[in-house]
Amino acid sequence: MGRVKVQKMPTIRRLPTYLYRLNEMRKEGTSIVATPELARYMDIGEIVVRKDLSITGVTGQPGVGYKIDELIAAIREFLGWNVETKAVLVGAGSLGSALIGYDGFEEYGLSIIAAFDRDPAKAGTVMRGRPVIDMVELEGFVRNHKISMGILCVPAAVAQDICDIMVKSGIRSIWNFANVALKVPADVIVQREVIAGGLALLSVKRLRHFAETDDEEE
Amino acid sequence: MGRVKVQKMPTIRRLPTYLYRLNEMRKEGTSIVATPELARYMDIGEIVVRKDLSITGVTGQPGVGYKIDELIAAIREFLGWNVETKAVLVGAGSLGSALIGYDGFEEYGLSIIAAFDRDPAKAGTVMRGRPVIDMVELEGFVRNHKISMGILCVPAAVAQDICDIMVKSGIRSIWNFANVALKVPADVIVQREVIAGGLALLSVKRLRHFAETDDEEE
DNA sequence: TAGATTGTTAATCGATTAACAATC
DNA sequence: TAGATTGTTAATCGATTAACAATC
Repeated sequence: MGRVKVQKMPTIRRLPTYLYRLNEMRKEGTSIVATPELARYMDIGEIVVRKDLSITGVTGQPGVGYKIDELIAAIREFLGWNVETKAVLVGAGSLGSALIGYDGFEEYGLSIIAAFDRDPAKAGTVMRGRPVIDMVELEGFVRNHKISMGILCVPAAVAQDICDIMVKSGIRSIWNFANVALKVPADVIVQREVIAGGLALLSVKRLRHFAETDDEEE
Repeated sequence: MGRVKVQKMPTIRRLPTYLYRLNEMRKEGTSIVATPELARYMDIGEIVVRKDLSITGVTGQPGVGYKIDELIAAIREFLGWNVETKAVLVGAGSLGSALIGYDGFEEYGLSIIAAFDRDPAKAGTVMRGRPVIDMVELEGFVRNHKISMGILCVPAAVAQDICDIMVKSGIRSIWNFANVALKVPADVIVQREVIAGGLALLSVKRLRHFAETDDEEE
């Protein structure tokens, strides 16, 4: 099922946030950054930041910090974001629209070149600068443009069908925002996003927090 | 900064997915489920599933499985989702629209009762059945309706300002989809969603996977 | 009774944190 | 030289996995 074990998941998840902040700082004209500053920004410990950054192989200057340019380049290379990845997005609803309009992706080496939708009324339109194409064209388009990544934003009920078409067309990694566990061959990688997971975390934090507050009041 | 340490994060993140699947099964008329089936669905090990479920306190029947009704009730209670939480959403763009339209939230005890936007043209309209209100009304609305949760879907540049208004109005937990680290008082909890984190994970999996495939070809 | 599954206890593994020498 | 920060090594902690007795 394309299950690839990845270590240091928490670190990898944080890398885009470092990258985002480092890009901001570069725009502001800063060229050096030290861990205490990043730690404050990320709201995590300094040691965590240093361990995180060490995964990229960059070395900083003791007493000074890290070169921002080096860090940016190293993070992008570590994630493979220095090479452009072409992707198609399927499901031109509001979530699809939000994703296609997120311009940070360009910075992350992700280029969403077209959106697909089942609705004939949407086909032929332009969404945030990208063409919306009828679903029947998906397979041919992916083959012709040698697309390797698919972003799935369709309702759960049709997700597996669309997934099958993607796989058949040659797509090898799928970013899945539909609420289903997709079945794919072993050489296809799926990353499933479950936004409710974040809500669950927030809910538990609230409960713990209220419990603590109650304790203090006793 | 409202940092609450939460253990068993991976388990908590998975709970909504169990809940979703269990609800599906209940609708299909099933009343008992065993770990092997859930493990296949989640694409994780059986032992993981059992450990995950044990956090809720439910006990299954050896040789048989768990009662689906019991599991659903226990997960909802563990997450505090058996009690309705009223929330407002700020930023009626495409992401906001996607979130407000997600009907799964009702099942999760989350009731988004209104959306707010700076754009006067949007104020007075209805989005997916919820009123869109001008931002200036936010503080009064939150106070009047005793809203405790805010969902932040505004551009990064204005996120801190909106966050400040939320906090001032009495909101105590914020689900933050803006790409910034919010500064909040100690008694306010923030859950930040970084979708690019998932993309980073997918990217690394791809790199590892390709590396493995190359090895095999040698 | 046989087969299946639960749930506990122990063992392994990895991630986080602490301490500190090395460096600018 | 003094102050600050890096990066390594060791210690702690928690999560994952394995083994297996208990139960239906």
